[in-house]
Amino acid sequence: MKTEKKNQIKDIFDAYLSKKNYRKTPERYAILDEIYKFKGHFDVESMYINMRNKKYPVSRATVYNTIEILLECQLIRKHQFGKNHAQYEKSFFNRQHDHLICTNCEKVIEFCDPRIQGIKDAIEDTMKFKINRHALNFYGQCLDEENCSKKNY
Amino acid sequence: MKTEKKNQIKDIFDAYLSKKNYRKTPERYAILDEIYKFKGHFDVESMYINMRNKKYPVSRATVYNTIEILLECQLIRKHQFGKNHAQYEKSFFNRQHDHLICTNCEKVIEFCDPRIQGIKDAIEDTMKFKINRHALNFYGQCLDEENCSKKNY
DNA sequence: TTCACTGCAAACGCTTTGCATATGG
DNA sequence: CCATATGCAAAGCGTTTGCAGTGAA
Repeated sequence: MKTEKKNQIKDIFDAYLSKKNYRKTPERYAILDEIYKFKGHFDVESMYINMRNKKYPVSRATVYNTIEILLECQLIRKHQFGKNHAQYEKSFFNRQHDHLICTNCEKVIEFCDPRIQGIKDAIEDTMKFKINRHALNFYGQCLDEENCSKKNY
Repeated sequence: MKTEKKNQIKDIFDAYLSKKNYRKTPERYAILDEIYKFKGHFDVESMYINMRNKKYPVSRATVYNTIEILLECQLIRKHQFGKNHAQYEKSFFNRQHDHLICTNCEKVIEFCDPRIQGIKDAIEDTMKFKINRHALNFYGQCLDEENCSKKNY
C-alpha cells in the first residue's frame, strides 16, 4: 500500500481518536498499521500472533479494544461466515462487496453486484426500515479451482 | 400448524433417519415437534429450557445432536446475526427469505425479494461457483415501530 | 497528576467432548 | 447383543472482564 494512502488512513484514525477523546497509544497505531499491511480476512488470534512478532507485541485485550474502535470509525468490517469466531477485513480504499464462501476449502471470494442496492432501496421504502449496512453471503463450492477441497484460507 | 403438515415433516425426518441409519429416539422426535411448534427464531439454550418443561426433558448434548441432524436434512436453517450464539428457524413450509436486523431492539424481520435469485444466477455463471444457499442480512433501525429501542425479540 | 489504557489471567458463555449408562435395531 | 444415543459434567475456545501497574494528556 502506498505511503500516501497509509497516511490518509492514519489521519482518519487520528481524527477519530481525538474526536472521541480516546488516547493515542503506540499500540493502537501499531495494530492499525498491521491490519492495513495484511491482505484478506483475519481473525483476532492471527492478528495477535502477528503483533507478537513485531516491534509492538500487544496483549489480546488490546487487540480486541483496538478492533472495537476501528469498527466504530468504520476502518474495518466484521464478518461472521458461520464459524464461531469473527473475521475482519480493512474497509478503506476497499469498496463494498459481498462474499462467496466455499464450504469445501473455506476459501472466501469477494464479488460486487450493483443489484443489491436496488433490493436495499426497495426494502427501505416498503418496510419502514433505515438500513445502515448489509451482508450477502453465498455458500457453495468453487469449481475448476486447483486447491479446492483442501483447507487453505 | 395443521396435523397433516406436522405428519409430513415427521415423515421427512423419519425417512432421513432411516436413510442415514440414525436411531429413531423419542428425544429426537420430541425436539422436532417442539421446534415446529415454536414460532420465529430460537437458540439452543431457549430450546433446551423449552424441552425441560415438556414430557421429554432432554440434555443440551441431545439438543445439539438433534439440531445437527435437522440441519443436515434441511428441516431447519442456522443463522449468525452477528451475535456469538447461533439462531435457528424451521425451514419447511417456510419459503426462503432474508432478514432485516434492528440494531436497536434486535428484532429480526423477514422479507422476500426475488431479485436475489438473479444475483445468484449471475454469480454462478461468472464465478465458476456452485451456490447451495445464501444469507442476506440488512442491519439498521426499524422506524415507526412502537417497541423499537426496547430489547425484545 | 490523573484517569484511560495495557497486560495478564481469570471469568464467561456457547459449544464440543468423554465417559458411563441406556436403548434402538 | 452391541453399536449408537443419551445425560451429565468437564473441557474447549473465542471473547469479555477485573485489576494492578503504566503512560498519554
